[in-house]
Amino acid sequence: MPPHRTRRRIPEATVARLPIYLQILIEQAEADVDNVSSEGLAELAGVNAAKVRKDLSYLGSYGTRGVGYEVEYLVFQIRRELGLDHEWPVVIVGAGNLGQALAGYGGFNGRGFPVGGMVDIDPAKVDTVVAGARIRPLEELPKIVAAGGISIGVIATPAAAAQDAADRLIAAGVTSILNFAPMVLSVPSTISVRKVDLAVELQILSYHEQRKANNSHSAQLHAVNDERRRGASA
Amino acid sequence: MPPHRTRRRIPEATVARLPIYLQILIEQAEADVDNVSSEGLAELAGVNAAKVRKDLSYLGSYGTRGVGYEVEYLVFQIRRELGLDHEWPVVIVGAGNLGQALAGYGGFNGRGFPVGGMVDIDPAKVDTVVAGARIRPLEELPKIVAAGGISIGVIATPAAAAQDAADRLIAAGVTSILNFAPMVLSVPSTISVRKVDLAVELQILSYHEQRKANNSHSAQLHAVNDERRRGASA
DNA sequence: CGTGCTTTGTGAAATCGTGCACAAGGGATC
DNA sequence: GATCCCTTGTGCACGATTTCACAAAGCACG
Repeated sequence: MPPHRTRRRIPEATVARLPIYLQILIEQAEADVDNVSSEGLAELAGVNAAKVRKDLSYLGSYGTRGVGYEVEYLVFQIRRELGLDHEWPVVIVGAGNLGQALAGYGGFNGRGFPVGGMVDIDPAKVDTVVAGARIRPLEELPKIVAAGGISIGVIATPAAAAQDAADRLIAAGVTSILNFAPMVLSVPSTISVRKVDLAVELQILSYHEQRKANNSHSAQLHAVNDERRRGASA
Repeated sequence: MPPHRTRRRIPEATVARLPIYLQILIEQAEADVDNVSSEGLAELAGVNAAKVRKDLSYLGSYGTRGVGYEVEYLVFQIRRELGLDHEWPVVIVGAGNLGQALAGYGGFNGRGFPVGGMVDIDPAKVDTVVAGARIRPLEELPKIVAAGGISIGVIATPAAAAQDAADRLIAAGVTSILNFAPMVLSVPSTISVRKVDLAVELQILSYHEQRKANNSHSAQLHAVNDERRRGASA
């Protein structure tokens, strides 16, 4: 077994796909599938088989030629590589519509990211309970982050408050941010930020819809191609 | 003025940035800024100025050398290119926690994507009213899509129901899907799909957190670099 | 134990995306 | 209208990512 050191750097594009593979592998494990080939995994993930092999090769040489990958073991390795061998509590800033939905959503607690706290600037919201968590005042952010050993913050505020939320999160010691506000954040380069923007996604779809509409004549030709593929993106 | 034809194909990476530029430009317009340079826009969007210029050049030659881009005009052009010169009603499948939050979220109605309908498979939910929309039975999907001239569907079901939701949406005539379920969809290649997955985003952040933790010694060096940048991604 | 079938792991080529650097264009000023 | 300054638009080189293609490796079966 190779040393437990930091391996060669994994390309960002690969990092973004590992969670997808992980999800699929967990499903397969639950269906009592023991082995999966790069071909099979590629099919399920909607990507090219060579890409799957190259992606997995960054983790190490965990496949067996002629056989494929052992599902359980691969799950274990991807988890380890992604840092999912322990929980990462998160703190949610903003207890509005979205913040409350996120807190109640299974996607956090069920998947290793328990809600370690929830804050809001509005005194009227403070001390109300959402999904089992009491909303605390924005000022207590440093205390909550420190007490919970929290390093990931989620911004669910309106756009206008997002930068302030980010500044406060960073001041409190958070080093990764998931930003749901439609606003580009300015942060030090040591902080990791991911942005999820509903409107952006819809506008990208709108672009493609318009494109289809404009080319509706030539689209007749393409429409014949009705074969299914996984993960049709864009 | 150039003909109103379909221009050369715009790269996906550019399409994904246009909504960001648009958002920033709208803010600038509201702040009564008339002109913006590629440098200024780049700063606000957290990207390279050359990239901004190249991205915008795909739309046409709408800048003025020595001056920059006229904000209002650029807003108009990006809107047109993205197909945002009219509304795109959407239908939401799944009226659970997430579906209801989405319906109530300003991100839809306020930005040209009004909720044209909402369906759920659970008879107990049908006919209840969420954010001004009455939940309808799943079976009425074709009727709703046809009546509303809807081409974009949003999947807010559990993972297990997502593929069925996609199949029904496509059968009803929808050609673009925004998928919030943690599940890779299998769809014909004529359908555009975008996936938003909370768990995936958090796991990517987890990877980076772990990486920071592993290299905490050498991180001391990098931490000195405390300059701010926009849109620190990943 | 050798042969054949299967699937991995990975060089190498092709494609895509980014950023530099600069010529060309436009406005302002005298 | 000539000159200067500024900023766009883009050719080009570079880096990242994807895909191909195949040798190396493991298993099964005779």
